[in-house]
Amino acid sequence: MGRSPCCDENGLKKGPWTSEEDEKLVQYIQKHGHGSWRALPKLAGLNRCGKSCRLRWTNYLRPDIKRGKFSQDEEQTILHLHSVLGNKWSAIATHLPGRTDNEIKNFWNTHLKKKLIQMGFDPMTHQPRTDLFSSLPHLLALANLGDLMEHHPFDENAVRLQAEAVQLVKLQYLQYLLQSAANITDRETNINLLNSSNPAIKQKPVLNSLQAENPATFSLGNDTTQPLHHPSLLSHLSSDPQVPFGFQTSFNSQGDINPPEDSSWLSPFPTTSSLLSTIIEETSISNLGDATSSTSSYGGGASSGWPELFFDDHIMQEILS
DNA sequence: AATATAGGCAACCGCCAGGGG
DNA sequence: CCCCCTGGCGGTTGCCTATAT
Repeated sequence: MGRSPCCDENGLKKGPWTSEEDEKLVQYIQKHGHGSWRALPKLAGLNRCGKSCRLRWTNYLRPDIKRGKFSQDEEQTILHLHSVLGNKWSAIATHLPGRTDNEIKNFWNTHLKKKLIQMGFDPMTHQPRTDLFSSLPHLLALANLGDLMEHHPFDENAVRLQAEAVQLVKLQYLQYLLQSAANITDRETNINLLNSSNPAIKQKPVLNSLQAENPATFSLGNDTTQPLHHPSLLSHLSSDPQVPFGFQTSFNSQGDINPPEDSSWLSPFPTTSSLLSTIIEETSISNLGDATSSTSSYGGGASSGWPELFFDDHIMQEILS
């Protein structure tokens, strides 16, 4: 654009802030407010450009900034919002009090994105990746586990991990097949979901508010990027080959038929956020290290929301045949 | 103990949009 | 309507620390 960077001006300091500079900036803003950022450095006695001051204040010195690790709730919120808004960090930050867009962006890039990739999800679309290479890490891990088995045939962990890796590969393949089918009706489903006036068709509160705030975001021109939301997807998957995908009859303890708890979620896919929360939950219990902790969470433990039946071989065969 | 590598995060850069003259 | 200024945003860089070799 031709406009020179503001900090190029003669001898303005760049790089990390010292505590003295921080103190000057904080004291000035507390007394006078920031006013014009361009004028502030001179008035505050700082050898910085205004932009640098603004960034330092908004990202670090502001008194209402929350520090420390992101909570599970915050992670969930970020995932939900990112699946809807994409890389609109400032918009996402408005829903996370005390968190800055920079902090959220960094957290996404260093943690959440990697987790999604590791799980075989495309971090931009939040949908399962369909390219062959995305499964390679898992297949390699599987091969390594097989190797491990040979050398430690009685190692229970190895046996369990290998079994879980197998489940993961199955799961990814199934997701691929499901997605292929669902893509066909995805646009229609989204239209129905968003336009429905039926009170039985509910949306998550955060999505409701987002839709109200950003109607354009919910326009249906970009349906291929719509995330696949369902809080406990696979509980709706049928083990009965007569029952089509996406509709599951469950039974209560008396053996009576239960309707699905929440019939509004039409997509047969898991949400990345629900999966991740499961992983967060379970890795906090059994820390098996990065790669294995993620795969282990797919195994469908009691709290995971991934029914054991999903991983039954005969079911896979029914589905795939 | 020394070095290499990876991860995390603060800060910078370039671009864009909105407002005022 | 145009131009300039300012604030804000998202992408990227580079430093620091932790971990592995």
